[in-house]
Amino acid sequence: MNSSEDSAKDIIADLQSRNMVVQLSSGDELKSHLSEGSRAVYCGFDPTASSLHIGSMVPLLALKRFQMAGHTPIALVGGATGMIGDPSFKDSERKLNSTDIISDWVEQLKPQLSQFLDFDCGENSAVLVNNLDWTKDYDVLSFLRDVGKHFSVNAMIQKESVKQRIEREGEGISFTEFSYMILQSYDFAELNKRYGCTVQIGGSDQWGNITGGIDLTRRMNQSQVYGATLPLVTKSDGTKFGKSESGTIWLDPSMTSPYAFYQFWLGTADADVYSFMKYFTFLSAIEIDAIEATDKASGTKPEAQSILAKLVTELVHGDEGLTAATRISGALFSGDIAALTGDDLQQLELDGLPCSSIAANSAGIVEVLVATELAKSNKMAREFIGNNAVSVNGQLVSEPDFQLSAEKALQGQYFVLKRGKKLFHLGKLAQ
RNA sequence: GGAGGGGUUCCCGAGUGGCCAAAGGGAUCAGACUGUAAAUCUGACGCGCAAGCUUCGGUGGUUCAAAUCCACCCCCCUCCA
Repeated sequence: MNSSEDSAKDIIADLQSRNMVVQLSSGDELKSHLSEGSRAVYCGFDPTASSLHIGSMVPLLALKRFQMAGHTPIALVGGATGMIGDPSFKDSERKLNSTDIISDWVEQLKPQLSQFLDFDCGENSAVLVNNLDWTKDYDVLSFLRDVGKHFSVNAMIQKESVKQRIEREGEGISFTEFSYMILQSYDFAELNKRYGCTVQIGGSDQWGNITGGIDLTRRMNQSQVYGATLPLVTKSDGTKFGKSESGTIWLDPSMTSPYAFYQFWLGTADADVYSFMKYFTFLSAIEIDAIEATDKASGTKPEAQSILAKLVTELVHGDEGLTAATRISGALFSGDIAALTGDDLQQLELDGLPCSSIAANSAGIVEVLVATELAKSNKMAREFIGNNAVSVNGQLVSEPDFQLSAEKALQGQYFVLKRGKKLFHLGKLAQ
């Protein structure tokens, strides 16, 4: 993590060179505000699951970029706002999670938020806060009088982020979700008071909430603060970013293995890979442009995907995670599966290739595919076999009554099951 | 509380008594082509080898036959109070 040190002085220019700035409040003023001293910059993350997913990495890494530029990052975990639910650009009301679950998620998110920031670097060490701390004992009447009075409903319903919800036929918005903006605005004012925080960043869907906070801070604290929004990651083909065949790509290695994580980035479309490098790595825009130029000139398969996969996996899962991921990938995609040694196979298991044991007596391929979740029903399993989509230890399986017997196993007990081009599972014969 | 409009298979959305496991689109999956891309084409997409079975907010009912009709209930939306 080095290359952006040069551009550290002008963090906004650095972000702009990465196409990572969508909106800026009073742009020039914000730039000079940031260049004149070390500032406290905040970004909030609501507990909507037990782990962050890769979408949250853009703002989180942006906080890191601010820290590298000499500012103090404040990572806020939304113990309070997570109980309400942000309606911004959501087309329907969401169901509330129980408070127990939310506080559990808050605890799980804290180490993930911390992992990317430096909490021990003197002046601009990172700060981790929970907005529940300043809301849980705030009584309703005081809140409505002190905070609510500063908001005009007329202005609130004009915000683009909720407008469609209010106008959309067949949908509505509860007062609970409608109030979300007030809570987040209050967070900004509170952080301004507590930590002298003057900048909030977030995804571009947060613009309404951020400007709400700017206005509130001016009114409550008589202090000028600023906001900037980052792009929401989209894919060139219009499908949702951050999902793969097996679901959301989480940062928690027990939810998305480093191998699956690595594979996800490796599969990035050419049309997206260079902008993703700008969002998700610390390579400078210049370096990334150079990679793009080289790839274009080479006329063969681009290098960018493997660079991206390597850097992001390393960033999130460390050296060990990256090594495991590349080891599995190498064995499965470029090696001869039948030639794997017992040690290799054991290593695959340790590295986190999905693995399950197979009962020796009932090891018909159809049942095994279902048991390993490579197929979700017998019917699908048969269809996959009929489509030549299934192989065992590198051998195509074309008969639905194929049996996984000990004599066909590698090293007497392993089966590398493959469905489709990319989905693998290690089956281990129960002894 | 009153009036009206809705709840269909992952999502959107057609379907108003049999021809409906339910149009169409999207998403997803597989195959071909490739670079573990993209685009394109082909196929699949409730469960079951099959006969057949289980679905259309819930519960009961009418009928030879219901996603479609009736009753009650639950939930959502709009307007009025």
